[in-house]
Amino acid sequence: MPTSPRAPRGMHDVLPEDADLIRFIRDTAERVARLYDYRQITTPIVEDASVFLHTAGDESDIVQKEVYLFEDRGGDRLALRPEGTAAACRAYIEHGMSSRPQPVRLFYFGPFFRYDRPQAGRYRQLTQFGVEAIGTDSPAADAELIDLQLTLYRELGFPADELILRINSIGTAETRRRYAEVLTAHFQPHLGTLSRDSQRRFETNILRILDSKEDAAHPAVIVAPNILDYLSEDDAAHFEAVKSHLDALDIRYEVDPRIVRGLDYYARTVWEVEPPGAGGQSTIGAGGRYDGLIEVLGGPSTPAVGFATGIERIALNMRERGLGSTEEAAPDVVTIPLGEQGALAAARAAAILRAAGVSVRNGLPGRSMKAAMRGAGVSGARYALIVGDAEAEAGTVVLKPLRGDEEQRTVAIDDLGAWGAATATVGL
RNA sequence: GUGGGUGUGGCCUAGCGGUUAGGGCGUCAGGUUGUGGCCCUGAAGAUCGGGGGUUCGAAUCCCCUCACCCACCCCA
Repeated sequence: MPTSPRAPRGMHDVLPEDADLIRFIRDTAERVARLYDYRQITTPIVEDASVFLHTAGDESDIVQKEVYLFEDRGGDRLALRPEGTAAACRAYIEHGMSSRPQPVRLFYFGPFFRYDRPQAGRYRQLTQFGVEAIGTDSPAADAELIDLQLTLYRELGFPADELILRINSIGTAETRRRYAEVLTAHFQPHLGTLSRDSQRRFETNILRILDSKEDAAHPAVIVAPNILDYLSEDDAAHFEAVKSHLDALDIRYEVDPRIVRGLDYYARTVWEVEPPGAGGQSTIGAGGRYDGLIEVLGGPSTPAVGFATGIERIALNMRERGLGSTEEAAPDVVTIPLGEQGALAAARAAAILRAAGVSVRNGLPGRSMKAAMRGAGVSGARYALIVGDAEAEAGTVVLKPLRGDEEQRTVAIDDLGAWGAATATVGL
């Protein structure tokens, strides 16, 4: 027996009962973005592979293992987009947005793809909401984006003081080069006592030793030099300004010098937002400055800052906390057609009601009345609309309330529109 | 990429060497002639993820494989 196909590994169907929550998050995100005057950009799900390969550094794990790469029939090398920022920047350059008022404020919402091993909160197809301010180096923009991001979480129902915002400044690529040298000198004598992972990181990405889970309590990690001590004067001033803005907005944060980013185009501010006490894949959103990215993509040197947040992780957290609406979608009216003429009249009645803004499930003919009524009861509808041959003949329908103790009554089919309009505005 | 756990009808699950593989939810149909949500009755639906072994006999033991989950790694 051949097994029937399943959704690809790490990819999921969003069933109707889950769709409401996702839509709520999406609507809220878009509403909040517009509150801050950001406008939507939608880019293709597929990009020329170079958009992501050049920006991620050709040698890194990211490219080697985690990007869905393929060649199309014309021989072009394409990639399923793994993130939104590079694509937004590509569009910024391609459409000459540097000649629009700066910064260009953009947001996006959509699917992304990473060939990772799935686990809690990590999927191969994921949904992200991201916001970017391209064309400004103002620390006020960094703070605005942090504020926007936290506002989104608050609007979704997360208690304001529950989420932890951690921020850091990583200076420029030059800063990190100098800092990495200092770290190398610092960890060299302790190499033997560090975990295998950290030993590997010592070679590949030494900054990552700082957020190793295994060596978090290692004395050498605890007393490691702080990147903030290696910032240039300008970068330090920028970071101070970001913090001042956050203070002015009453945003609580924790400076965490262990937050780092590997790639060269990152600069200055980086931040992460995490729910308390969560496990493995806990960060629900992260952001930072990428002053060097546009240039890497062949555009003019343009400072920019942005963040992205994972919708599935937000949904996961919301469900754990019982946030979001739990109301099941139900039609307002379910029709109960009986007999051939009744079925025709029921369909007409349904059309009239829908035109008036009432949602109607038109019952299909052929079931016993008992079964049809049972279905109407289970559906959660407010009214059953019974139409048999007799009613069809008389040009009427029977309107039976399914909740409360209102009596059922007979209504002329010609009056249904008015009834529908009236009840629809009252919200039934 | 590494390690651990799990895998029985649509969903939850009992069974852990010999059962016609049991139950709950759900679905569908009935409970007299055109009126629901509760209740009652009945039906459909699984060969126990897949493959290979051990055994007189396997859902139950072993091996392989796949998938899912969890953690590590990675996290643009």
